[in-house]
Amino acid sequence: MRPTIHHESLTQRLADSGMRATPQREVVYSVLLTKRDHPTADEVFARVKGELPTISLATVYNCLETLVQCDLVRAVNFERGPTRYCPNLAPHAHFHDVQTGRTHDVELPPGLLDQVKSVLPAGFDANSVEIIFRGKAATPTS
Amino acid sequence: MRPTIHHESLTQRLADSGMRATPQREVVYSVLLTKRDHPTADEVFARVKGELPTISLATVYNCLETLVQCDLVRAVNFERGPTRYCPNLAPHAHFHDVQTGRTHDVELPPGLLDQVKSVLPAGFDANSVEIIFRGKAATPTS
DNA sequence: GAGATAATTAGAATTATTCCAAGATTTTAC
DNA sequence: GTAAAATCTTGGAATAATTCTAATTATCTC
Ligand SMILES: [Mn+2]
Ligand SMILES: [Mn+2]
Ligand SMILES: [Zn+2]
Ligand SMILES: [Zn+2]
Repeated sequence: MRPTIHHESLTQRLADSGMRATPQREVVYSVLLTKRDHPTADEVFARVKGELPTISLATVYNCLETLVQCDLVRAVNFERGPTRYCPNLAPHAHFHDVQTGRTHDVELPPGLLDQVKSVLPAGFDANSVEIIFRGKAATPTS
Repeated sequence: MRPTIHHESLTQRLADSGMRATPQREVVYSVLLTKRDHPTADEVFARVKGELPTISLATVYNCLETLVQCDLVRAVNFERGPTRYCPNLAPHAHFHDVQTGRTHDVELPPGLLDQVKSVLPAGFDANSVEIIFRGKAATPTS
């Protein structure tokens, strides 16, 4: 089942930015919410085609861009790899597993980002802080 | 004057990795040390041509890659922009000024990176932490 | 100095993304 | 309700940064 819960908030956010809710935007967003593994645009494209077989890759890029601008999704970059997309709106860092290529969310204790920001010298006004870890993650005992 | 001081350490580092010191590698490195504004490969190319007019862009990419592998230079990425190169070996963060496009080094108090690493859950073993600020930097009173 | 090894080079290829212009859909105005 | 306006989607072309390839040049070993 598609999470209809989010339909309302998506429509609202889009409207706030003067944009329309479309089936393409809804399915792209729903795909991100359903499997939160930080997919690339290509991966989103493949997943969305399950529901909308005629969608184009250009539209997937457009939808992702729109969702990012509405602050419903974060774009995440590792080196020069393809951009990945994350619907987790809580402040968090990313752990890039160099063995598997997988990306993990790392919850941050409240205040940590401010603490990090506090190392900035006078005159530097940051409106975002990004923290990226790179290393090996133990395979969860399954 | 080219900083000859570093010639020795460059040659040594290259030798440690089984590579040779070449005029191209030396000038690329010297260009990075001389103006530490986090130039892109294209910008390095333009600067190096002053001393080695016949160098190719491919060689600049090769040299930069080599310097990064020898741990003499860090590659820095902001979103999907072109990779920038930084010869500052001290642990530091980067501040990306969205107005000017300029990149500033932010020195980090000792222990901060470890403190940030300590938020990682068990099983996550990070061998690098990257911190990127984005915002506006006050123009230094000149 | 000959042969082996490593590095540089020009240009082609690659990859992710953006641009474009045309057509489809939705909204607004009457 | 329809026509015009605005917004979206689409396929394909274009772009930008980087990597690859194969040939040449330079360096090192003997
Ligand atoms: Mn990316
Ligand atoms: Mn980059
Ligand atoms: Zn995330
Ligand atoms: Zn730096």
